[in-house]
Amino acid sequence: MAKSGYHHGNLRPALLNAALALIEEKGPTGFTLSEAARQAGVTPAAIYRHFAGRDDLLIAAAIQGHQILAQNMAAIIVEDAAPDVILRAAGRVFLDFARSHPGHYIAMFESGLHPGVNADLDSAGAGTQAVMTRATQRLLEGSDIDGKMVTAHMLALCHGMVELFARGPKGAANTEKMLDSALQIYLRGIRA
Amino acid sequence: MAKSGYHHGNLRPALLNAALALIEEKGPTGFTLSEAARQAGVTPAAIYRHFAGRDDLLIAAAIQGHQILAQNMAAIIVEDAAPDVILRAAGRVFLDFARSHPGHYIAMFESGLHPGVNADLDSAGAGTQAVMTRATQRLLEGSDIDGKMVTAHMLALCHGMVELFARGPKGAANTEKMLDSALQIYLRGIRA
DNA sequence: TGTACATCAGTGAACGCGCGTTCACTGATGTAC
DNA sequence: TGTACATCAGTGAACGCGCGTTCACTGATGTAC
Repeated sequence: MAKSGYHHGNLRPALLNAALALIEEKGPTGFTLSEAARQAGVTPAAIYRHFAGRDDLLIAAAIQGHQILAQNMAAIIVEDAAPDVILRAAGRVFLDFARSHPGHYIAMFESGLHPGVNADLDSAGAGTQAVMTRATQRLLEGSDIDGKMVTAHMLALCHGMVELFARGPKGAANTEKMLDSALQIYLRGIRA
Repeated sequence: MAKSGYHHGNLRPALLNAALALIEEKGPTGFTLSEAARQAGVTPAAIYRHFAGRDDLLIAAAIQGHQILAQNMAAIIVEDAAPDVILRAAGRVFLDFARSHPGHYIAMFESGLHPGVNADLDSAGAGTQAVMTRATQRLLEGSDIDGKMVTAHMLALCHGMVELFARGPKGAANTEKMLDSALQIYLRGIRA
């Protein structure tokens, strides 16, 4: 590890963190390799020892984000609660993630990284959805509604809330209530 | 208007259209004043006769988009149909707008133009919501659910659908079905 | 334990690029008389 | 109808900037003997 001054020793994660902070601060547009390097105390050229280029760093950030989100989701679903309680909790987890990992969130959903660009990213993204779909299965037992579709509905609703309302100082609390009420209505509609 | 060759005669709208096409093609990041000017057959400096700068052009595009969307929404609501039919139609209108005016849509929702940046933009955005809220009022007569909240739910759902699923070649048709089924479930939940 | 050496992870200078914006300017338009 | 002139809407050159990426390089690390 040995921070010799020449060898950084931990550059890859340091660059990722710098990138995440920059993305959070300046948006996906504002993030630049040069500035990430500067923040990590390193020459821009050093980046190329760890990432293939700008996009590669962004993709790495997005993948890490998907992993964190999937893990947080999974933690909830283990609980032995009623399915609609779980789904409402899933909404909260999603919102919390967007709030506590804004850099990751932006990299994942607002960086123009369309599916198909990178296989690892695609499968990381599919992971989260798989976890959520697992939760919806129980809710839908005996129903003819498709579990994947419900997952898609939920993701769209959550993402829309984050994009439209969650930003800004007081957006957080309001958005949580708003999302929860939407989910309550939606889940009532499913049971009906 | 006399396209003299020197005076363009119609530059402002021409620049707006060029910007919209570029935004659609290359994302909010990829759009540059220089290229918009080039496409309009004009020097970059000429832009400053009509817009204060890059952001001003973007804002103008977003405002125009809000106006179009609000108008399309209003057209539906005039109909004398059942309120939940109207709301499902509103979802379709939103999706159609996103599909048929991608440049506008991106300028409106994906350009990092947070509320508060520009007063005209804010009021243009509020317009669409007002139109939708008018539609929800009738749905909620005798209910204690807040109309503005339902509008927010709908907008979040629609926007999330567009962002996550509507892009790409075959996303369009599927997304329309997906959004409609989500709205049906949601509206069932409201009536319950 | 000591030494030779391959490998690794950085440096720093340089490149070409296109950007947004400014400036003094000039050609075209349209209005007053 | 003709002319003088103010106003308008462009030009084109220039600016400074920071970017991503490349290159040959060098200092540090760690391994084989």
